[in-house]
Amino acid sequence: MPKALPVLDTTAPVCCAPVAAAAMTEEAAVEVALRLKALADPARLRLMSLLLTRDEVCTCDLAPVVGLTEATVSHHLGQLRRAGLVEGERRGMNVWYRARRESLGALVRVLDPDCC
Amino acid sequence: MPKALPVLDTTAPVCCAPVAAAAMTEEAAVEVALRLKALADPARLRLMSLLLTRDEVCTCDLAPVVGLTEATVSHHLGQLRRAGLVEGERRGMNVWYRARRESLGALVRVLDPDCC
DNA sequence: CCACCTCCTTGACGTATGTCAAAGACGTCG
DNA sequence: CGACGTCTTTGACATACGTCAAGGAGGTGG
Repeated sequence: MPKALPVLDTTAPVCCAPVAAAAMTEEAAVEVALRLKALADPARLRLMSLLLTRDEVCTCDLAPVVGLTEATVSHHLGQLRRAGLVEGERRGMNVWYRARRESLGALVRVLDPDCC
Repeated sequence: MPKALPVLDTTAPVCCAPVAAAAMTEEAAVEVALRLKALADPARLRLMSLLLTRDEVCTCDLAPVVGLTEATVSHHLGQLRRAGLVEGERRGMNVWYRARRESLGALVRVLDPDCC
């Protein structure tokens, strides 16, 4: 991918015209693609799903469920956090993660071909 | 990515429980991830957007719009077609592409955190 | 049949990504 | 303070991916 994607602040919910409403600009496409990339991995999808179905989960619980090293899970959670899809907070000895439903919701609305 | 994603028939709309309804299985995650990967690229998002806003477009028209070689556009369209998000048909000297709205719609529904 | 157009496939190149082991940072509890 | 637990970072490795140039496959028109 010679055309390296720029580093953007993707922690805010994506906000632009729906993909089906009008031809996407290059900037909007990059914005959405960065967030989609964060989601386009089986491990991260499962982590996201776990976070969506439970209120708060700590890394130590997640690693065994997805069958990956804690280091790898941490890496994936970092990607999700940088994409604004997840947020984590250290409380005591554990880091507790939460899904940011509004960010995922915004992403979904942008992609929805039936919306608008 | 040592864990190579399997080659699946992804031309049918994805169909499984929404990501927020219950913890995703590994198989479901792979199904969704393969389709998301196909979409998680600025060039393919723009192509998809173009196809969604016009009924039918041929490759020769798409290449200049996204600013890529025809070979590259063809590659991207192939990815989208293998993911079932697009379909193309040769008519005369041109290949005409159409977006498969129902496939994108199904993908979006699976990801929607507010659905169900 | 031959020149030509449009599109796809192949090969090659550099970059990005997923994974883990090892080491570091941060916090807790004797 | 010091041993331990939990999480993140770093380094290394193999694989996947985006891009283009070059060549091939399919269709059209003289």
